[in-house]
Amino acid sequence: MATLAEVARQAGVSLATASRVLNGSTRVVRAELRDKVVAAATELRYTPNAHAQALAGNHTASVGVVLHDVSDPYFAAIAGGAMRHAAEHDLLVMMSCTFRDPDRELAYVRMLHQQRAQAIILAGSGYHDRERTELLRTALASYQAGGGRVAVVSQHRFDVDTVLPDNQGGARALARALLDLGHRDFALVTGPEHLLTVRDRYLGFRHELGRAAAKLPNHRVADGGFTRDGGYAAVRSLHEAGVLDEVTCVVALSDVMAIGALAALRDLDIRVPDRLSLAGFDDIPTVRDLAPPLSTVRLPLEEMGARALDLVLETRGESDGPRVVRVAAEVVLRGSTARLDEGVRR
Amino acid sequence: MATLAEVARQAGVSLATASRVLNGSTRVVRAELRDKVVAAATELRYTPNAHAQALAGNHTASVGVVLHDVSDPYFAAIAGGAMRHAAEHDLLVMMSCTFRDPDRELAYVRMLHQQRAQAIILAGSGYHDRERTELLRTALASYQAGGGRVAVVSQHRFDVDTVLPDNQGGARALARALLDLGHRDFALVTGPEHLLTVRDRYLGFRHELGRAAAKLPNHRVADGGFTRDGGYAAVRSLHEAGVLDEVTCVVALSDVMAIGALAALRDLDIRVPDRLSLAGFDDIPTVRDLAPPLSTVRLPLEEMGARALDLVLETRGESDGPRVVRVAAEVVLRGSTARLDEGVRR
DNA sequence: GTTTGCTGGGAAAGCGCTTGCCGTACCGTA
DNA sequence: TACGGTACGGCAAGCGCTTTCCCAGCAAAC
Repeated sequence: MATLAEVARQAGVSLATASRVLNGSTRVVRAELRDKVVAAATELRYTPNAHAQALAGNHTASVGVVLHDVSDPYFAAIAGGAMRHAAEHDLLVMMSCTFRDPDRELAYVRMLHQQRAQAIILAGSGYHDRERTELLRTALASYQAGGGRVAVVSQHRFDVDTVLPDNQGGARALARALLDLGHRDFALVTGPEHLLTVRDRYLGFRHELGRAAAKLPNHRVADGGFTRDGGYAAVRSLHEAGVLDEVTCVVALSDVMAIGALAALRDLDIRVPDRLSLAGFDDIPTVRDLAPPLSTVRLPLEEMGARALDLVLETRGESDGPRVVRVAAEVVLRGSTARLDEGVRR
Repeated sequence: MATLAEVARQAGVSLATASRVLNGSTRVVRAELRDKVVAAATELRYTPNAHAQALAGNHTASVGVVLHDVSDPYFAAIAGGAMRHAAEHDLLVMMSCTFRDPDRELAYVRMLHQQRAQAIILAGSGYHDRERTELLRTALASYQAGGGRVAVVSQHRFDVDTVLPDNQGGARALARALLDLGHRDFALVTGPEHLLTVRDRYLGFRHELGRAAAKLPNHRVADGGFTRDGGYAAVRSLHEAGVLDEVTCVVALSDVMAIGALAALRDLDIRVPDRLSLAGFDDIPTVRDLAPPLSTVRLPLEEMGARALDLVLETRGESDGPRVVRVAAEVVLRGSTARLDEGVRR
């Protein structure tokens, strides 16, 4: 592994000159020497040591992205947006998956701090757990104290730049749309309530139902993991409790869960939307290809990732508080929800 | 940003002692001093500088994963497998997306080299392009010369450790299974032919058809991008060319394309599998939830990612040549393919 | 001819950490 | 009492690079 010193020696110049030639400096170097250095570097297959550069120059071109799980299309889309954007800025992205383990999340944040990453983007964390949150807050604060930039996607626990989808508003709009279709009796497939996203959507949905005096008694709410299988299991349990016979519409608080829900309904021979309507949330890419295509609430996931990166890259006045980019959610009605005319019900 | 030196001073010990306390060394330090150091570190919010550590100690705990696009479920699954495995080994993963741009791929490999990443995993590259391949080969060789480890997933252009799914075998098995169902007339939805994965699958499929004297004339082969929309467009063009009326089964060379194909068929009001059977390849998680659930060839994607990491982590004798982990592909027949009985055809 | 101003090269001081080596204190043993 | 052995601190030499500062050389100005 050739070093700069070796290159300099072989080119017959000083370390300083070699450095100036090989790594964009403002200083001009005479063409003759420049060529010699380049030739030597090529011959020796010189590859700069990024660690040494970081140490000496005090800067890195890497940002960290911490998210739940790349295999989850929701996060994959966000990450994809961030990465595509990062590529344009010549940034190296370090990505880590927490698999919803707060300890791992904390560990990764510390790791990125140690790496002196330029910025950290947190997506889809948001546990509603006093103690862990506090620990993470501390870790982030000390990272920021050292000059690091932080942005979070889809949560609002921290005083940092945030990309905030309108989960409540989206859920309310979805409720309204479903009410407009004539539905009054809903079952809800929800995720772990300590996830802020779940809470917001739940609250929004319930709130709007309340305004319309539609019911959502607790026994019609089933929760499971925030996963496909969680959605599947939740629908099974709703069925076993006889709830599916009482309602005309099932709402899942994420598309991933809705996919599981749809599978369960299919296995139960319950036709969607003829017998039951079904809606999800997020509009991940695959759901438009389900049969029937899923009604859902669209979030511009890729863009959210990109915007988070923007937040973190923009230089900004120290004085300003944390900024919040609000992202609108839009109801998309597709084939999985039907208008509830007289007589159609059951 | 506190440094080790400051911690040492505050604790009243030498730099060496502080280092030994804070970063796992074999050397023992008396409990009294140890406590002082820990206290000082805590108070000063000391966070070790990973770059300095890397420089001084000559080791890093990071590996690079270079793949096409996280948003593509195929790669997301592979990446997910690798990340989950990496987490167990306390590794930091740097992930980059090439978006199928060979230049970007090359750039990332060089970047990871500069970062002195412990290992690089390349997934889903595999362009069939003489010149780019050569460039990449050179970059990888020089990385390896510096002690880096390399593994690739699903290709075989380089003399490096490889996780190799049996694309040809899988395609042959799929052909056999479809022939067994009675199909003789196929249309093929394929991807860019410079992708090795595409070629292997194509060759395997065509080979097996040939053995059974079934036809696959060129006009029944449509290609598009290796994407959902590519699959959609390909089926549209097959339809416009009247091909869909000649065949009983459409095979897409990846599930992602099959999803697009299915959508196109639905838009064309062509029932699957009643009128046409459809099969894909990969068995990405979502396809079992399509309607009808997609017949496909299963690849253990998560495991492939994990195995690649294993390859790269295992210490091995210098003498051994590159190792190849072969991964079996297994046909999974689901609802999208039907037996072709007499009379069912068209 | 002397001074001034500029260009471009080099010496060397770090950046924050690890670790080989040496030194000291203290133990047990003969 | 003397001596070898062990435990544990500290000194200092790097790791590979950037960058400040200094200096030589030369052209232009006086």
